[in-house]
Amino acid sequence: MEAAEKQFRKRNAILDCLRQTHAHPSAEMVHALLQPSHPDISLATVYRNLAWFKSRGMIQSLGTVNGVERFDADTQPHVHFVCTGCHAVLDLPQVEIPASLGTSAEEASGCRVRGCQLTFTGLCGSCANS
Amino acid sequence: MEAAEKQFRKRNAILDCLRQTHAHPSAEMVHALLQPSHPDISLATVYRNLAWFKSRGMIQSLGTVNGVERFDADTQPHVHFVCTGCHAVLDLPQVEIPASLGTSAEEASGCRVRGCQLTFTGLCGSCANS
DNA sequence: ATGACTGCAAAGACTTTGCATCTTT
DNA sequence: AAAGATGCAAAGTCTTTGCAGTCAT
Repeated sequence: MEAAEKQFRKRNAILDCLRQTHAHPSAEMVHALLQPSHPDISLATVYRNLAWFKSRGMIQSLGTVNGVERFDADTQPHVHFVCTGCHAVLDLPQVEIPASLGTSAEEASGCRVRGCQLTFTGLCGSCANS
Repeated sequence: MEAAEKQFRKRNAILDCLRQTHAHPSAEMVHALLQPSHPDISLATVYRNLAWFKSRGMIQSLGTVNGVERFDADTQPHVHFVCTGCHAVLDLPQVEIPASLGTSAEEASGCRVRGCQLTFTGLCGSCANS
């Protein structure tokens, strides 16, 4: 194995994991997802690397769902749905955020707008049927 | 003092406090705001009553800012701006959420949409200048 | 008496951090 | 030798909860 690759093996595994899932996982969920392939990654390393990626803008945080921070490898602005029953987080790529909202927000607030989050809450299909 | 009033004096003070501020305070901020008028309210009571109001839909949570949950007495859907510098939360009443977004979200997801949060992030006026 | 609200302190949950170790340069 | 990544365990922060005391019905 190449040296540079080995050095960042765990870090890369964490980013790959986040990129390959659509679950918008928490640190603990990432840790669990990595368990089969990388059983020797500690939870502290997951937390540290998620913070590392986030500080570099490589991933983003959706904020906390049920008290737990959730992450997303997709840093483009897009819309989320959070199920209040099972706390699943879904992307809603079909819903578009009007660009006018951002500019109107900037004018209205006099603030420098950098980001935007549109989140719908409710019950997902399976939670609604139970 | 009337009996019924006395029984709910602290609970009412907490709701009044939330209604009278625009700061979208956390539990601790509510506690601090009440200090002058009600120095004998404990932080546990603030937490308990905020949860009580929230469970009855009398107030809403904006989610966590910098790891701390923030509350709002205005339960109508409206737009927020969160300053990433000082963690202030502002209302942006001038920005309207297109009603079409909600219906389009419901169609897109197949989920029962109950709520919606639109939050802009960035730097507020004073943080941008320092 | 019974039920409701509260303060206090303890417990709980999630996240961060200090330190020793190992690896790479 | 210096810098960086990691595991482990301890510490930290925010929030919830058990219990005893008080008040109203």
